This record gives sequence, structure tokens and C-alpha cells, in this order.
Amino acid sequence: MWSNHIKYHWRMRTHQLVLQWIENQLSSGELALGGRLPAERTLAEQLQVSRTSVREAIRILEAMGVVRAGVGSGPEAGTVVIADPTAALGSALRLHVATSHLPVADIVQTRVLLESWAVARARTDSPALAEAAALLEKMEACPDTDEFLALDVRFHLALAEAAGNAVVSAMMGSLREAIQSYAGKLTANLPDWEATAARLRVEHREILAAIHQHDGGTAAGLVAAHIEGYYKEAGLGPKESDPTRP
Amino acid sequence: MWSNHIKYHWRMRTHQLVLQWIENQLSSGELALGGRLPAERTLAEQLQVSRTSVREAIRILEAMGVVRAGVGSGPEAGTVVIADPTAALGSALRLHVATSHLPVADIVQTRVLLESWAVARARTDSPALAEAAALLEKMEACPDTDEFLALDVRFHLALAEAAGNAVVSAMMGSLREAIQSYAGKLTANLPDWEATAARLRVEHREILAAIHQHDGGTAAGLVAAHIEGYYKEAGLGPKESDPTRP
DNA sequence: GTACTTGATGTGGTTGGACCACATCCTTTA
DNA sequence: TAAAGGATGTGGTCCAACCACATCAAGTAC
Repeated sequence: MWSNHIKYHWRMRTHQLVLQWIENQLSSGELALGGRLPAERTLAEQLQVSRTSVREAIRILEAMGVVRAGVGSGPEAGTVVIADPTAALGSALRLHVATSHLPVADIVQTRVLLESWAVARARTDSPALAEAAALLEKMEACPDTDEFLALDVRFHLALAEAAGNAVVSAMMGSLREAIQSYAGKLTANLPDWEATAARLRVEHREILAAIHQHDGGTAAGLVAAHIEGYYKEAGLGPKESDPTRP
Repeated sequence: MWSNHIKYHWRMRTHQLVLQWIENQLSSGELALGGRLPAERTLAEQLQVSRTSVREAIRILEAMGVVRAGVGSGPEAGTVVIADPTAALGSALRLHVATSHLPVADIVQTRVLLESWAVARARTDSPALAEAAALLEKMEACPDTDEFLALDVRFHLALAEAAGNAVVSAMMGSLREAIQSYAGKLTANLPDWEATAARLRVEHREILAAIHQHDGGTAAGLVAAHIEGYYKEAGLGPKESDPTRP
């Protein structure tokens, strides 16, 4: 049989065969965003493999943020193609941080790197900037610390998206989980949360203002100082991350 | 039963339960790099789930570059913990490029961003720099185009690693596959490969020299020009990616 | 006629059991 | 002593059945 021939020579595992088939469908455009994969049983029969192997392939795609599996019937059901690059990157980062092979300091440093770059080339007409401004308003009258932090993360995410680079946005998004987790833990180290929050609000406005004045260099510097200042105040000593010239 | 209780309330799928258990083992240090997971059948019995669910969880971890599964017996066999953050990021990028939701231009731009930053803060004593120099020697007398490109990619990867940031290194590594693929396709557009190769060699040496002279700013500019020059010569018009001030 | 009930259908989710290919280790045998 | 061959344990694959869920259509009561 064909598949056995391939498997024998390539040591290709069955679920990888399914993976390859689906990836081809995606590349050729026969499967597009919002499209639905054949039912697991159908696909198994089509590819002459067991449903188990099909499911293993789908689990991987799901972890990669490429598909979403839904039970039942109707439009929400079935395995449908989505586009969530953040899912894969975020999970991967979380797992490798768990194994202590990705230092948190490196994550913070990377965040500063990406975000500084993004604000330096943010487009003032980007809808993401409008969203950032709206988030700033919400944070103005937000008494709850956790909610404030959640808004803060979304604000910074919006800044990153303003540059219009999908890869950078996805990478920043993947750092979101780790950032929020550690930012939350660090609040316990702060001597006066209210004072810190007030400072953060001011800095946020300064960053946004610099962007709108097309002063990318200043904006980048402000972002770097903003982030590193917070981590320093909270007692964590990340690597220096200022992207400006040494 | 406990697990049923959890599943009913949290809508937690069984393989996610397994995933969570393994992640806890990793976080707590009971499972470390090089360590081996219990056999699939054993783990299934311990967690009171089917072997299928255990396998789905392991497939995900494998795709994330956290474990490696090997058949047979002995040290190479079993499911062992590894640390390959690049695997997950690379696969994710490839898949989402396939769905046309990550433009190649954005990938190139991100590459320039990461690599410029890395060379700007490369540590002169980094072993990665020595490797880069060695790769340069090999490229000096390399007649084969494909082999030259492979060495070129490894050279740039070594540059990225010289900054000593594991997250940046992983992200650059994940871009490797896409980079090599497109760099190879673009060679067909070049009027004179030999001339281009000669120019690339010179530029490589200039970059390395700037790093060793602790001139990070110059090195970053050279890297950006080097990469964008190649893509421009090959007829691809990426977004502008110079990280220096506009 | 309308509104409600009730199955039929099709989806992914889960399970247990069976068999295979493979790699090592250990016993048996020449 | 050294070679041959089973015993053991690993992941890889497949199958057949069942469950929970969501929708839809036919049937029923009013």
C-alpha cells in the first residue's frame, strides 16, 4: 500500500501524514479561514487512516491555533479553520518557561524590544491607537488592581499592533500571558500601588502623545523606561533592554 | 468521581487534564530536562484516563518541542523531556503563513528587527560569535548555492544568539525555516549569483568586524542593509525595516 | 394554524482492547 | 566464551463501541 511505503521509507508517522494533507489544503487555498474540515470519520476514511491518527493531527493544529473543534451540530460545530498564531506561541513560551529554559528576564527584555520598535514605527492613523486611547480612559477610573493590569496589558498590546506587523503582534500577544502573570505577582512588592498606578497613567499618556507627534524615537525611549521602571520598582532586576544606542 | 466533576464543570477535555498534570510536574521540577515521562499505559492508569487521551496530550507537547517520543527500549526510548522552543514557533509560523495570515514581508521585517537588535548588543566573548566566524570561513570556499544559503542562515542565527537572549534566539530560529525557503526561491531572480555571493561575503565580514569593535550601532545598520539589500536585489519589496531612527 | 414536544441525525470526546514494529536485556545454547 | 534467540517493555496504529452535545424536522397537543 502507498501509505505504508511512505511510512517505511520516511519514518513518517500517520498523524503527520494527515497533518501534511491538511497543510496542503491550506496552502492551496482549498481550505481557507472559516472553512470546515471534513468530519473526523470522513477524513479518516478518505486518507485511509484511523480516526485516532486524524484526531492526533487535529489536536496539534488546535494547539497551533489553526483550527477549533466544536461538538454538536450547526455553525459552531465541526472542526473549523481559525487564525490564532498567538495560541501556539503563548503555549510554547509558557511550557518552556515552566521547564526553566526561557528566563523571565529574557521575556521582559524581548517585550521591551518588540514594543519599542512597534511604537517607533506606529502609524498614527492605526485603529489600534484609537483602541489604546479608549483603554487609557477606562484605566483612568479603575479602582481594581487586577482589572487595571488587564487593561494595561491590552493597552501595550494595542501599541504593538499599531506598527502593522502581524508577526510582531503575534509575538507580543504570546508574551501577554507571561507578562500579566508576572506583573500581577510583582504588585505585592510595590510600596504604594496607588502612587505607582498614577505614574503609569501619566507615562501612558506621554507615550501616546509622542506617537501622535510622530516622535517615534521619544516614544520608544519612553516605552522602554516605562516597562523597566515598573519592573525595577517591583524589585525585579531584568536585563537592560533599552534599544537605543549604547 | 473527581475527574468527571472537573470535566463537567470546567468543560475540560481529558487530554487537557493530562497536559495540566505534566505541566505541573515540569513547574515543580519533578520532571526536568532529560527526564522521562511514565510510560503511556502507566500514566493512563495513574490519571485514570484512557491511553488515547494521554497520547493526544503527548502529541501536543511534542509539537511544542517539550518532549520527544522514541520507541523501543533503552535510553533513546520512551517519552523524554527536551527543550526545543524553536519547534513550536517554527511550525506555528509555517502553518499560519500557509493560511496567508502572516505575510512574508512581515517575517522579513521581524527578522531584521530581531537581528539588528541582537548584533547591537552582541557580547564579543560569546561562543556564538566564534561559530559565526567559522561559518564565514566555510562560506568562503563554497561553490554550491544551496549549501551557501544554508551556511548563511546558520551564520545569521549565530549572530542572533550572540546577544544571549534565549527568547530572541528561539524566535529567530523559528524564522529560519521560512527564511531559508524564501531566500532559496529568490536566488532564481538574481542576475549574477557569483557577484551577489561575493558581496554577501564582504558584508558578513564587515558586520562581524563592527561587532568585535564594539560598534553595535554600525553593526545593526549593516545587518539591516545587508538583509534588505539582498531581498531588494532579488526583486522582493519588503516593508522598510531599518530599526534606526526615521 | 400555532406552539410545543420528541425523536433522528451528525458532530467531536472518550474508552478499552488488540496488534504491530522496534530496541534492549537476559537466558539459553553451541 | 560467544553467538543465537526469546522475554520484556516501549511507542505506533487501528477498531468498535459508547457518550454528550447541538441542531433540525417530524409529529403532536392545543
